Amino acid sequence: MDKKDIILQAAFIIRDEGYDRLTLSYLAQKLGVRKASLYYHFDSKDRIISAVYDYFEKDCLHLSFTVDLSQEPEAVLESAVSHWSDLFTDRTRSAFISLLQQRMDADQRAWDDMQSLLLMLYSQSEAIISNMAERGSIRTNNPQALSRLFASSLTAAFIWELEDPQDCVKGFLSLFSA
Amino acid sequence: MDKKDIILQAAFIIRDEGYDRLTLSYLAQKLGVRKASLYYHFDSKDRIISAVYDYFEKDCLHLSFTVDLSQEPEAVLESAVSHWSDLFTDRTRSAFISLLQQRMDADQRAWDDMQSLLLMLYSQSEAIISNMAERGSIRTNNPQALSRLFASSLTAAFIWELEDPQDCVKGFLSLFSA
Amino acid sequence: MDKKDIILQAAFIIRDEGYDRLTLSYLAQKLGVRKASLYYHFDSKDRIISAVYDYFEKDCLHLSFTVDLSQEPEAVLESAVSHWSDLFTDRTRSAFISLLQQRMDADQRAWDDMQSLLLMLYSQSEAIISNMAERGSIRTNNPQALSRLFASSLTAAFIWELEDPQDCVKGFLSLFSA
Amino acid sequence: MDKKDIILQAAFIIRDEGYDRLTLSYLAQKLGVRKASLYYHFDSKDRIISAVYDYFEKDCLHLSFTVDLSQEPEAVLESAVSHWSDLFTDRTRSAFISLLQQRMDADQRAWDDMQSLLLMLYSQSEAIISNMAERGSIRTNNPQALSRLFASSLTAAFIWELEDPQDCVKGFLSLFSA
DNA sequence: AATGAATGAGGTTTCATTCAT
DNA sequence: AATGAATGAAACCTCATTCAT
Repeated sequence: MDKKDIILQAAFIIRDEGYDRLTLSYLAQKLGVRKASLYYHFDSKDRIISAVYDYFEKDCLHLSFTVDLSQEPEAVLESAVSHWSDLFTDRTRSAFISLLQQRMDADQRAWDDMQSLLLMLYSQSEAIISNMAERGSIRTNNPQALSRLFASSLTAAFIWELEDPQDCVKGFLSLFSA
Repeated sequence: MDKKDIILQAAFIIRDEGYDRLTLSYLAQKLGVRKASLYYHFDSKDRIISAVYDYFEKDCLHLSFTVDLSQEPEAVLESAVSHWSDLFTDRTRSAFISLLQQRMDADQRAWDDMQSLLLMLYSQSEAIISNMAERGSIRTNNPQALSRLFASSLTAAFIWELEDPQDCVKGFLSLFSA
Repeated sequence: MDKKDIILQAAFIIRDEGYDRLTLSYLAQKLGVRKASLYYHFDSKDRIISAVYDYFEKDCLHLSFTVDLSQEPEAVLESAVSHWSDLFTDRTRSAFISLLQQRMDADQRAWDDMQSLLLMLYSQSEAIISNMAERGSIRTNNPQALSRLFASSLTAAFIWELEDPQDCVKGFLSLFSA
Repeated sequence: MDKKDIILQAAFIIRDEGYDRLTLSYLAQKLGVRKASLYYHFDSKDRIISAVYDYFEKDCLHLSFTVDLSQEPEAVLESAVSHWSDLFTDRTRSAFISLLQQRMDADQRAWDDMQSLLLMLYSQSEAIISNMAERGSIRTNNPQALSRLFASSLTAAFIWELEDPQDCVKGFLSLFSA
């Protein structure tokens, strides 16, 4: 067992059973060690939680996003969905998203990370959408506003699971593709 | 002090300081009574939390929504924003939204309520948008998809506060008004 | 059980078994209650220890000392010994002395209290001895120095128990009585 | 790092921060090694503490004391003070004194060592004082009682630091020198 | 000679709960 | 309607100790 195991297991518990279920005994039990062993690796529970943030901030807040913009609109947006998926449905990263949601109103850090994350997605969305607008793949007089619509509806689809993200993209295309 | 005071104070603590800060001592302290007094009103902490859900489910999940659809598009959407505001920025109701966000992944009930809430908003959005489409106030070939875009981006604006909801509506109008 | 019971029992444990044996479980056990009950009365172990200091500072650091100075030298010094006894061999106060000794090097507060206590005794000693010198009951050219000798040797006798305090006084008298 | 380093560092911690701060992690940290390393040198914490006693009992309980008794009274008593200083203000030995004080009421061994130590000082005091009395350097009818006064007041001056030991000796001389 | 890793026991503290008043 | 007092359970944390390396 190393620090990373602890960090990931902690994140999984938070996502799967809620932040309040993250107790050291339970975490230790899930890791197959005794409670006291955790203290060899971390000074306190707070440090574990900090480490979870540290780990995922590095992993999630600066995701590179490369898309071949010369593709068909469908393919470009598919890439975006697939990129979003890496964040929202990835086995480990989704735990971070859940943490942020649960703690957004209580921890400044979660709030800040949530803002950064959304900003990142919004700016990536803007890059794609304005390019598509320039190339005439989609018709719009206000690419920036459109990019926000795209980003927020896709994020909402992933987080609240009311819509299938794929359908969300299809709907988007049906509305705007030239 | 009556049940309602307890319910609201509990909800406020959850929103303002996080679900894990809702302890009976703290709740009692905020209410200016002693911990044991809470047991006169409720059998257990779980019952208090249940009562919070009960209270807000009644209050939030079936919000009537009456809009004068004969108005100008701007005015209609303004009404929608104002309706959304009654939910997301209302001093008390916003506590419920925060509860749902925090507990969505851990409590089935929070998840279910969140779905209901979003569904309600989506269907209200659809009612407005399709009417506007029929009346020719906005140009679109897929009013349902558009209504989802509208609903999700407005909800996102309220919950994540990345955009001002008013701006979000303006952007929407600039894209679609006839 | 009230605060005073806890304070005294804590002091007794410190004196009789050492500062490091003062654990909350042990303290509770001695008081015939459960560990958690202590937290109804005090916020933390530290507060209990503070309260011990508070209690004994009030009780021990400003002991009034009235002696009939018109008595024979023997009787005056006997009174002093009896006064010292109220401090050093009293069932409860002796616990404070032990606390100060044990913690003198580690706690500033214990050090300060020890200094105050000794100063009090020294000044009381000086009052007696200089009066006796004035009245010619004892022969000395330096009553202040003599009073310190008296105070320190008596204190030493009580604390280190190498000599019987009574004998200590007898020796003193044999040296100085006129 | 050898046994002696451990013993001395342990003693320093006890003196400077209190007996309860002597934990193996802290001791190891101060020594710049890891906790487990201590077990190469000692079987247990108790053995370390025993070794501290062993070390200082050898070093402190049989201090040789040679004074040139033919000197002037001032010089003889100066020698005594200087001898006392070797014990009470020596960088390492003072740690033992502190240990004894802190543990006197809790450890039989500390109590016994304290008694031995004081006895040693008292008997050395008696040797000096009676010699001085015989030689007529000081006037007294009860050299034994006087020697106790001297010993206890000097010890008190060193331990409780209420008086400067030098001043204590001067006072003594002013009272008794022929 | 030293240490990384783990652990049982026991420490302090918090929490929901009970109950007599 | 409220509360003072107590408590079992479980939380976080520390400690001395062990053991393979």
